[in-house]
Amino acid sequence: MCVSICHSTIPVVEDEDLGALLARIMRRLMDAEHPLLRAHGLSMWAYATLTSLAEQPATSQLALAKAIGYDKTRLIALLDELEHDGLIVRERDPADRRAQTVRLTPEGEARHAAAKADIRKMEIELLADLPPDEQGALRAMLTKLAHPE
Amino acid sequence: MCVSICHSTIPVVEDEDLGALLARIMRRLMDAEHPLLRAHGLSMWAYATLTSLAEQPATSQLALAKAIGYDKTRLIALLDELEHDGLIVRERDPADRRAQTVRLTPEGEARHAAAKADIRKMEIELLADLPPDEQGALRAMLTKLAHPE
DNA sequence: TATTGTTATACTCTATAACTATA
DNA sequence: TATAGTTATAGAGTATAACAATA
Repeated sequence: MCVSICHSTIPVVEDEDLGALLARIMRRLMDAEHPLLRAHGLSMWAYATLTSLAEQPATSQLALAKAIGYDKTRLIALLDELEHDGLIVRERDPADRRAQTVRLTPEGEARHAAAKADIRKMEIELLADLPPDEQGALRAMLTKLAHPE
Repeated sequence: MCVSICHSTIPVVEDEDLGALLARIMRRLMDAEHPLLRAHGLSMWAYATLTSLAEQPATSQLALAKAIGYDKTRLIALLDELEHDGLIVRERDPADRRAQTVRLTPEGEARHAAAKADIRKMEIELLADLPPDEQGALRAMLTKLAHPE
């Protein structure tokens, strides 16, 4: 869209779609985050998995897949790797022998904590474009939108 | 992470990573947006393309690819479709006959406007989880983060 | 019969390199 | 030589269905 002012035609930038804004920010964030995770030998989904398990062990792989919004069939190969690397442990649930519980090993906890520390530092730099009081407000708003009742 | 309070152990939910929050919101947004776009016969990238062209015609396909953050090789098939559907026009630049300019047709403008109207309505519903004064603040903050100087 | 974990398969998306025509 | 557009191909990511073990 353009508008004529003082005999010249200049482009007017309208409000962007929410999706466009978030996509831009996500790309910035991912571009900064990928090398950090790579340095810790983790993929994005591996980190998401460790994060979920750090907060709460999984009662089954299916529950874990749902918790992080990942496909249960793809989770298998991912857990295979994490188990092979000694970051997680899978154990049959005695109560329901179909299910496997998943939890972090001490190495898994340490790896997650180390990666998270680096990511938090990066986030602080990224948010430095905003005044300090807005940073907390933003986090609160995003949390509300991410977890609708 | 857990903490013991009054002889019981309850999980403590720490602040989520910014990436996790944004990913959740993005998924919500995309889940709502996909059916709307499909109703208008547009893919996500097709909509992004129309949005960019609605604001400003492209001096070349390469410039368009960069503007929307899409791969120039994949853009070609997308533009082929949009052109076939009569939504855009490609024209050789007389000044540089290697380049092709890209602009919307009237049909393209109409299709974009119709899709955008639906998407804006959806965004308003999604943001209704926030008090009105926070909605504007959020948009301002996201715009700042999406366009760093 | 339904569910968990698993495997296999097909499909889409994405990244890379190479080719042409213009500059 | 460098750039815009294009094509082809290989790789990663994703979705679907089917199977064995257990409930």
